Amino acid sequence: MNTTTADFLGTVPLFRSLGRSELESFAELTRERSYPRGSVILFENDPGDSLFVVRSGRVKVVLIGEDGREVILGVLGVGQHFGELSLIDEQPRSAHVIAMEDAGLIILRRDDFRRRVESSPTVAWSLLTELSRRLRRADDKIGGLVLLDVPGRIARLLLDLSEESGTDQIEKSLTHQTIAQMIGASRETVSRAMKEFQDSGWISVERRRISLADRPALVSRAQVRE
Amino acid sequence: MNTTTADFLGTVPLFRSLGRSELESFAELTRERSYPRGSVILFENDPGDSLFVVRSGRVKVVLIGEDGREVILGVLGVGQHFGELSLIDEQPRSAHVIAMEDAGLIILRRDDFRRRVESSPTVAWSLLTELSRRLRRADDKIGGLVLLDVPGRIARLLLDLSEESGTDQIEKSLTHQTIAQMIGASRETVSRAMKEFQDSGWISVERRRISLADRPALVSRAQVRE
DNA sequence: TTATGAGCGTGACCGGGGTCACCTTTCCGG
DNA sequence: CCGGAAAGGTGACCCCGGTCACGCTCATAA
Repeated sequence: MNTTTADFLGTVPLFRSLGRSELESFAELTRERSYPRGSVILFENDPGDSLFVVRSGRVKVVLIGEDGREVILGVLGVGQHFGELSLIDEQPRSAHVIAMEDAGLIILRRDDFRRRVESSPTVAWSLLTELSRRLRRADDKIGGLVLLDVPGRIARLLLDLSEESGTDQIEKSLTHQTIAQMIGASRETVSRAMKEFQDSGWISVERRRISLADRPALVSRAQVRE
Repeated sequence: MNTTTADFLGTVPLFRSLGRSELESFAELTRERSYPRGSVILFENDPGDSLFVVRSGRVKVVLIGEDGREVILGVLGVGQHFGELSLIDEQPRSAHVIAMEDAGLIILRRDDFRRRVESSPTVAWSLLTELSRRLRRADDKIGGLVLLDVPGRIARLLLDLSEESGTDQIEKSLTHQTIAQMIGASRETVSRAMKEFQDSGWISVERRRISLADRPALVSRAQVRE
């Protein structure tokens, strides 16, 4: 049981540098919980003192306005982690995290994690790398929100997703609603833009999968132009 | 000369944990350059292998669209640093940095900085803390862009700025143009909104200084409501 | 099978805010 | 102290995209 947890942790980029025995002793310090689809794993403004690693399922990181509108800051899949910010700077959690599907999470308490980071420079460095990546993405997103119109933002999102999947197929358990919340737009506008893209032959959509048929077109659409 | 550099570095949060002698030997590895107002310190997509610390003046971190529109991701003053992302993840620079006024910068080369980080856990931790802070801000900004209208975003910006200055005065070498680029709006709209705020008695503006007269009103304006 | 609810497609409407055009005021360098 | 540039104010216009209101299409459960 715990040995498989250790195995799993070894596949997580953050801990990839750790050796077998380190992983095993580290896995000992771990709790594991599962959350049904839709449940809130973590509330904005909670004090927050643990790090979560997604072992199965997917979760979304969201901001929620008083009026109920949701902004999706990110979607995390297996092997990705969240909750490190509060753990690093001891500030309250900055967003909600909600299970998009039934999800299994590995939970590490602050002190254990902190010790791990402080004692292994390579783990610290991986963490720095990960935060850098996120910061770049966030800045990109800000740029996109200001400089691009809705179709442009969608194009950029699709390119991003296909990049992280490696192919130009996107496994779409992505509803238009979800896309809309990821790029700051309304569901209706996303619908219309996606139809545009299909009609132009830039993408094709078969049940649960989006294929990028004309990458260059999308790339250029994702560009700011006058 | 270099001793004052060492002194200065000691006041920078990132290096605050270093001792006197460490600072001095560290300062040896440093170059120093000054940039006239308006000059580009660093281009997006440059390979980038140095860290910069602002010793005097102010710089802005900006994205620039093909059409020339600028988005200001941040304004950095004395004691703040930039360029660490490329150092950490070896990716190209993600934005331009431009001197808003004549500025003096201390420059550290990658290897020296990296060694410093790897050899002092406290420096690594400060860096993590700083990146966390920025990530939170970036996420906040994304939320604001999606959920708030222009006056709301301005209110939030003003509150932010006053917070980091400690008082409810903001030394404004901030033009409306600059504000506009920080919140993703046009100069004209900012003008109108600022006038609104003054007419409502929420802020008052005397030559180069903005005072927040009615904090609560601004706070509520900076809130998403239905 | 049918019911039921989530997801999608589309038209009508309209408002926030961008753009353009111009004017006035403030700021500085010489 | 003056002349030009930068900053700020304001009106007119109009378009992107949000909102509302339906209708349609699938999935899954009973």
